[in-house]
Amino acid sequence: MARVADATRFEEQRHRILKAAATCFNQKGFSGTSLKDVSRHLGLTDAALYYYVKNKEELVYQCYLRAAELGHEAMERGIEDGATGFEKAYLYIVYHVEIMVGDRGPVAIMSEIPSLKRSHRNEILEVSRRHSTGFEKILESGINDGSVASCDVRMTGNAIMGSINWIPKWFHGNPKMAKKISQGFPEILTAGLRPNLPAQ
Amino acid sequence: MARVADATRFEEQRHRILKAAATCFNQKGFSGTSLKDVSRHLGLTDAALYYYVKNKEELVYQCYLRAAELGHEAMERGIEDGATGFEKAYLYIVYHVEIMVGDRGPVAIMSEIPSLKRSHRNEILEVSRRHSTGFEKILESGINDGSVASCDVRMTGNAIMGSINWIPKWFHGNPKMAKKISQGFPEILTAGLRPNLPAQ
DNA sequence: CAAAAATTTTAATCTACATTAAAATAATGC
DNA sequence: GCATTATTTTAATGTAGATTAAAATTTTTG
Repeated sequence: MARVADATRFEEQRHRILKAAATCFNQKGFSGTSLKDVSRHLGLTDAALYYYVKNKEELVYQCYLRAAELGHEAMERGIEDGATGFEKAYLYIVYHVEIMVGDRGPVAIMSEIPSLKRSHRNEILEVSRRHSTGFEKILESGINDGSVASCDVRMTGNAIMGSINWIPKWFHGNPKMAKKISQGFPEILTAGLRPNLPAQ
Repeated sequence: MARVADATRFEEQRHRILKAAATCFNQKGFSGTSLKDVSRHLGLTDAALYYYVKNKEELVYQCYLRAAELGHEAMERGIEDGATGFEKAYLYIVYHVEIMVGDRGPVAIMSEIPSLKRSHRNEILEVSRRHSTGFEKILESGINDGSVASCDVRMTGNAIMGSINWIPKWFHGNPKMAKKISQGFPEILTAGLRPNLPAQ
């Protein structure tokens, strides 16, 4: 086994595998993609993947973990860079959308949690719940500082997250489209958050 | 084979099967759900399903077809009932969300199109594209009649559809939640469409 | 109630993977 | 260049699950 020494080569390949897997999973779901599908993307044999992950379940798990990390990172940056609650929310969306369509490559959308084994499932659900709560807290802070219109933060959060999570279903890597999305989506998703809207 | 005469019994059972299948597909994806998963929901054997559908692919196809029909119906009603473009969009969302969380039961979200065989895939994609275009037309009409703020209708449409399509990923049948969603979502999803927002 | 038709089940078959072990190839350090 | 280690492949194995045919059961009809 490799591992120590120059972890670069190993880690790089592992990373490439995760990206290929994410693409496949987004396209055909967990059970719908065979390991051959994934390995073919890299010019490898399916068996070769076992050098990098324990099994298929571990592969999704890693993909989901990475997705969670990237989302978390985007939120952290948003919180740090934004002054008001609105800005934090806005910037988080900017960063998250950029990740979804950007170079860091296809991010697996966590749409098949039930396929994970119990312990992994619980972990991912936990992380995912924390993420949602985090976003709701941002919205609340915005409501408190007056930068966000009063709203049901739970529902609003779900609405916005849904839009973001669904992106990979219709975005397939076209760079021009990527630009349009990352430029347009944040405005669209936050337009409804602005205060002093006309009375409903 | 049955079919003629009282199509009721047959059609009813067939319908129950589609609903059970939709639930399973939303939860574990197409390939992730076995026919046993579906049949167990109904106290049947997996083999029994073959009396109602040709095969598994046909089952998803029918689910997607039904989802498309329901979505289409919601849009038709929205167009009919709304006066302005904004109202049409708003009402369409009301009706569509109601379908997603309502009695007409679980609607399969079309998230695994690649699992369909070519001809079915093309048909569903076609129908789905028409649906998107329809919504974009509504938005355009709203922009023209001044009821909707100027925006990129393609992006905005994708954003709103994403929110709606993602609902089954976090809504699992709780009736109180269903009420909250159908009452809250339309406002949330259209808040950003209103004109005379403060300059960005 | 009996015959016919409609449903459902039981029992096989068949195939597509996931997974593993052993062998082969490539890369690296000395 | 040789020995060691890392990576990938080939070749089996095993299993879950889709599909089918025939048999059993239930429902309907006259």
